[in-house]
Amino acid sequence: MTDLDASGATAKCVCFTLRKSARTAGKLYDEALKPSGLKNTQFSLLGALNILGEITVGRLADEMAMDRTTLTRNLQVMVRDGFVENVAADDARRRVVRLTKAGQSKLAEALPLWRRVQSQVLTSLGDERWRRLSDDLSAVHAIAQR
Amino acid sequence: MTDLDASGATAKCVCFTLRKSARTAGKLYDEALKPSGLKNTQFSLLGALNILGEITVGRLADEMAMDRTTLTRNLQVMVRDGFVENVAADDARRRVVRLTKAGQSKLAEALPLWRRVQSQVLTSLGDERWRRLSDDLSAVHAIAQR
DNA sequence: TAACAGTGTATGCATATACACATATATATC
DNA sequence: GATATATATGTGTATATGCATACACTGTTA
Repeated sequence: MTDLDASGATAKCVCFTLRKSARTAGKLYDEALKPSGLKNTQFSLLGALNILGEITVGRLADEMAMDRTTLTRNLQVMVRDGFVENVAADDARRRVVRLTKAGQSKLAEALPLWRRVQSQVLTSLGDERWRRLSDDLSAVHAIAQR
Repeated sequence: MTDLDASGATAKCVCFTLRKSARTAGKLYDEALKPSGLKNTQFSLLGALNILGEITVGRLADEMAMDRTTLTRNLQVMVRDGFVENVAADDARRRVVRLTKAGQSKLAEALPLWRRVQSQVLTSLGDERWRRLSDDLSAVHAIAQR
């Protein structure tokens, strides 16, 4: 990475900078999670379901700040692999998703791997700096969603 | 977004937080760039080529911190649309990519749109805070790439 | 010069992402 | 009760992303 990158619109672009960080972080977490067979996105999805329990797709999309249709596709992969089940709800318009036993096991298997890489990053970054970064990212998120 | 999201591993995950911000920022910039027909990723790509000039795919991938093969696919779209040309270099192993006239025009057309949304974000966020955020993201990037 | 190691790029496959649109159901209004 | 409207979800299509691998060419070495 030369300093050519530091000049011009591209490097100063908030969006590009965020995507770049997301790419590199994603690669790091994917590598760490590899023994579990989960990707970082899938781990996050199972983790969210573990916390939220039975939930509709739309509400889960809101919680995770994801596009509803993206979530549908991502869930399809997890359903196919037996980690999530997608069942009808009272209101026949809605469907609720939830972790299966296999999904809970897989999450439990992946959790130590996640903890390790997360701890590595936080140690390198410093808890204080992560709090600050997290706050600033929330601000960006709030601005972008407005 | 309720505060359920604030509990548990998912919300605290550095990777998930970064991806979330990247998603929302991407949507915002995509919307702003829509009149030009470019997506934020394509705008960044053309912008980088405008700064860097003729360059090999591998080197461009390094500059943009992207996977080589991802860049190949993204470039194919831009070549198809006539904004980039991919030509043979001296060394027959290598190929160099560069903006076409149409690519320069398209970039010039998109630039004001980008400036507007970028300026909106920076105004809301504050220049100071963006500098800090940018620094922190660089730190994450450096940690993840190590 | 034939074999081989190195370099640069592209392709096969799979997942992630989101817009436009279609489908299905529930609720409100007349 | 029929029709319009609102709500919830899924599909078609397209781009973005990256690992594993194959291909193409260069340069070296036996």
